[in-house]
Amino acid sequence: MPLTLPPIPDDVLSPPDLTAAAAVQRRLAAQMVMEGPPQPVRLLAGVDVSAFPRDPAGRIFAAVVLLDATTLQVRATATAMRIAPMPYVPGYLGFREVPALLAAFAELPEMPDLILVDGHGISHPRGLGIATHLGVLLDRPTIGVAKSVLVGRPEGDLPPARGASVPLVWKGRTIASVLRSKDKVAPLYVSVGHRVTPEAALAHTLAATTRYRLPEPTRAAHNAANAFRLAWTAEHGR
DNA sequence: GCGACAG
DNA sequence: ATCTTGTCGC
Repeated sequence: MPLTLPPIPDDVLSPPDLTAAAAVQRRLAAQMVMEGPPQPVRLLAGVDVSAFPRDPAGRIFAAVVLLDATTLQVRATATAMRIAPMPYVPGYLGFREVPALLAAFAELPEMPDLILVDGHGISHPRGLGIATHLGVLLDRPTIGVAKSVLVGRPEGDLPPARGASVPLVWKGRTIASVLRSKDKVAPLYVSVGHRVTPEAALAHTLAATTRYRLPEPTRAAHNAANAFRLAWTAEHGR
């Protein structure tokens, strides 16, 4: 019944140190494909994780929510808990969250056509933000939807109206779009994750956004991950 | 060497 | 990331 996912090598899931982790990132980044989804997008997915602030156990509670791409209605939700293989270090977020996210994906009834991830895609020091990291391992289309900048700076002034966007530039290259997803609120940073074009990433993100700053897929996943963490804690302990 | 630094 | 009351602007 559950999905069968590609096998992932141990050193990719849990590298021994940051030097090895960076090497894994460069290798996976070389596999990123920036071409649009082959078939039409009917099923969207949003993913996110929740965790306790200074949890000594390093527990990561992940959620994947499936939504109808047209109505944005939730069709299914899957969750999973895993222990993070390393502490949070800017630039290495994927190693903390991907294992739990993959476990949650394995519980889904079907694979989505496009996945929105809470975090950056290629707008990362080594081109492997969590959205690209997850997308390459699953070899599925992903988009990075971050709430703040990791690297780069907006080019020009961003108009206050929903839908407005300017490039996020780093080292002379455009690595993401700074998108005003809602009138007069802080922008989102939308980047290519895997198997999607920059234009499609921006269009799909805006199309999936209604009355809130965050697009529905990511918003629903955030709520689901948080609810899962609280429920898990209530049933088990600590 | 110093500052920056997704979630 | 999470915690949390009040407060500000539309």
